[in-house]
Amino acid sequence: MSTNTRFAVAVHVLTVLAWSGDEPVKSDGVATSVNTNPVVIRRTLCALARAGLVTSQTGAAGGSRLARQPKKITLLEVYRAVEGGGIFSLHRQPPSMSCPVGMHIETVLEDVFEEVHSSVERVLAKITIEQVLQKVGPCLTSGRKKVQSAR
Amino acid sequence: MSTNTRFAVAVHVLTVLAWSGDEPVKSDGVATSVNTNPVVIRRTLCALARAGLVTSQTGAAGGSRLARQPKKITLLEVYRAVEGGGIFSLHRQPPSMSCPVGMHIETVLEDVFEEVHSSVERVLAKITIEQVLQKVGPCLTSGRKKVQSAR
DNA sequence: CGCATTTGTAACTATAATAGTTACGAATAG
DNA sequence: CTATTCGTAACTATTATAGTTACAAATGCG
Repeated sequence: MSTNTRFAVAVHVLTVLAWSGDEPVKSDGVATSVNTNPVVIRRTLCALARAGLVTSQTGAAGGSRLARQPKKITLLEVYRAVEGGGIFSLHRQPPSMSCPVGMHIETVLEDVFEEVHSSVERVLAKITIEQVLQKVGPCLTSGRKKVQSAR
Repeated sequence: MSTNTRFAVAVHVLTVLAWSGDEPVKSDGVATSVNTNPVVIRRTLCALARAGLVTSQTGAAGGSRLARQPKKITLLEVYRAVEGGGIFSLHRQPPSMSCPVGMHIETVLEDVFEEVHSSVERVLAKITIEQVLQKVGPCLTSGRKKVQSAR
């Protein structure tokens, strides 16, 4: 089991931004919704900005907003923006090269991991932030209100 | 990225047992191939035994062997035997329930995670230990030798 | 029977990944 | 010029995982 909540947090962040539309949202406001520290949110936003999914601005009227329409952002892009390596890990210590199994198992496992990984990517590529937004608030996606009021 | 090597180790262990055929292999022999501590291997073997994939015996002539033919063991069974929760994790702290996004995001994410998970399972269900064994030693799967000699 | 051997498991330590926190310079709007 | 906010570094805390030591219980063999 992954012990890493970055993907969940990133989707949450983007959904909040999508919710807020053109209105920039401060890291502090997002942090309140996610129930964590604003710096954690800023780190996530930073990764998302590097991937071209959000833009941010410093200053009093600053904050972050989506760089594109929610329907143009897939969860695959989010996943790639915030998640490092693959889903499974190989041995911590390389296996014995004197054993015929140990010698080859890592290559074989890498093939398997690759198959799994691309299957995951295909699923994530089909889901957009817009879809998430709609599921989050089916009856609310028109007539949004400011996220700041969530405090 | 998962920081958990249990699946890789479990597949390795089963491949060693498959390699050895009917000859029981001691945890120490497997540990040498995997390049780790015998207790780590025994823990994995324990989980695999609970799932009905291997059998073990104490005593001088003891050790472990597959409970079934390699072609009857899929990586999905291995995965389920050794891997706890899913691939992604939700928030460490539950999100704010005063925010419309926070209120619903976990449910939506769970749906997404479920889709991803079943896609992974479909991939793993198609791969057997026999296939792994063949890839590990294409020209060696007949005429095996004892794993103990790998030391 | 008694002995050597091996598993199963508990209890502990070590390592590494992740999240949370504090602090502060740089950018920006008013 | 000032208040505000982001970006980021540096540190701490928490948790998961792997590794280690130790030992009782099971087993086969002389």
